[in-house]
Amino acid sequence: MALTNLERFRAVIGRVLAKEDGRPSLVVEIACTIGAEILDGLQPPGSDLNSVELARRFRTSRTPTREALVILEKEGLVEIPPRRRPRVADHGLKEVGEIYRVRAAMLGLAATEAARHATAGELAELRAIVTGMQEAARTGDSDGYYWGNVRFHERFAELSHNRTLQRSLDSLVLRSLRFRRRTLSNPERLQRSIADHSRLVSALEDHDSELAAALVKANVMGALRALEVMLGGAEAAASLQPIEILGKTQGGDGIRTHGRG
Amino acid sequence: MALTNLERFRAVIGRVLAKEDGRPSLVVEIACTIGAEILDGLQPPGSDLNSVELARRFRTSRTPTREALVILEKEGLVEIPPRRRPRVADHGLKEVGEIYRVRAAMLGLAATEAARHATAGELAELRAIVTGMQEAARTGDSDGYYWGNVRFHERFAELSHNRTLQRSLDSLVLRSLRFRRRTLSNPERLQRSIADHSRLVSALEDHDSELAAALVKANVMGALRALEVMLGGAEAAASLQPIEILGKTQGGDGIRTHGRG
DNA sequence: CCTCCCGATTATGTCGACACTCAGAAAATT
DNA sequence: AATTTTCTGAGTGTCGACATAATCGGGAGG
Repeated sequence: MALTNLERFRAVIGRVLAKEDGRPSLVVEIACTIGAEILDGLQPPGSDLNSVELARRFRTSRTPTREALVILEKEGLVEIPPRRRPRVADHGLKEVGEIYRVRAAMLGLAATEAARHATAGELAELRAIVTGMQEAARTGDSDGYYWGNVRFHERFAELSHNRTLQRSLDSLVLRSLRFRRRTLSNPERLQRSIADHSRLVSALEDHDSELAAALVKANVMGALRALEVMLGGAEAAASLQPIEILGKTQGGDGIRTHGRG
Repeated sequence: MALTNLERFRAVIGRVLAKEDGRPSLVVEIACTIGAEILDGLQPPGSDLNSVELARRFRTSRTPTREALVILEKEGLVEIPPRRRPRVADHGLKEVGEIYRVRAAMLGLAATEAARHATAGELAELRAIVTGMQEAARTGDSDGYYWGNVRFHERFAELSHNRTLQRSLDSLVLRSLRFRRRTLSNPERLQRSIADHSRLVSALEDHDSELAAALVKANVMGALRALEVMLGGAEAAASLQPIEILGKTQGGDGIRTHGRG
């Protein structure tokens, strides 16, 4: 695994943005870099993304930087209040639930369409990914499992052969990617997740669209429940509340350290 | 009805864009105007949207114009090939089907959540809209029915109390708004659509989430079938196929006529 | 007569600059 | 000293300008 997590996030965002449009590479480049840092946690929620500093960093004018931020805002990773500095979006606990529920519904549709249209070759590839995920889980390779999961969902969405659905799903994936890593920490849930994935491929092979849809929905909703337990317990007390309560205390020093002296 | 269709489209787009972010008014202003013209058919699919002409027209620099086009591209109304002029997006028959299927799935989720969370007051408002739609249909007020339908779906999405779902739905609505008007031309389908809407409100009042979801899905898929018949018959022979078959032949003259001598 | 190539024209992507606005520090008042 | 007011620095939104790339039209060649 020569690739760092940041580079992998970067690749994922690149695929999402490139799928939509072959926009000039500079803007996409900037958007990918910033987006990857957000997903990787290098830019924590709420941190400033003022365009002049970013422009200095990327050695460009502010125009492409602004456009990149606008794109990332449409993807839900950045907030741009009018006449105020852009900042990393901070999805509250409620919004996380919304994202997962919508994602469950769309993955259900994807499963239905995949069960109809998927070819044998595509399914074999999916099966291979699941095998890799099992292997990673067995050896305790948490990152390996995580990225296998990401890749599985990427390929799975493609199986629907529905570009519109893929785009909508991609947008939600980017929003949820920040949280998904935490849902793996529970080993019991991880085992069930693997079983779900394996059975999902089987269901697709049998063209059983209802079972496939039910499985993906169950998997996503299970992840959401796990997340709610973690966030409800940990973040509501440790991370979300302090931002609200202490206010400026954390805005000053704690965050601005994203490493370019 | 003092409002023209263009103004109504403009208002719809304005609500969609303003919901996402309170972006500077100038960009949103331009995006609303161009978007409304696209939805209204004043800018036919494929017509040029070069930023210099638009900038002249709105008496601004090209910067806000470009940003507006980027936003409209994210909403699926505009295509911006790299280094090439932006143009009005042209959804083929296949993509229309995709949009409607995704929309059906998401409206299903919206119905499920609305059946749980909707208040009596909200449902009364929905009922009133349906009554207005019935009235419009009875008097043959095609436009009145169309805008009642739009408003119904706007309010209905809000009933889910799920902002993420609303945003995803909004994006799909903008894409489908161009076609929906055509699905009304069939009077038989119109009657069934009204019945579906009425029963949907009843189902929501009974908190019957399954029936509500089934009804909205049936309604959307019915609209899709009607569209496919129309487009499959008319457009596949007259408009879509020539683009594929003749190639560059139509790129020169046939489309470029969007009226500014 | 049609096709291909080449120059003039136009549009794009990017840049640096400007007025206006916002946030925080300094100063003045109670 | 605490609170309000002023003031200064920095950032945003917008503009006009430039280099580069794409498009349109005419001329050479088949």
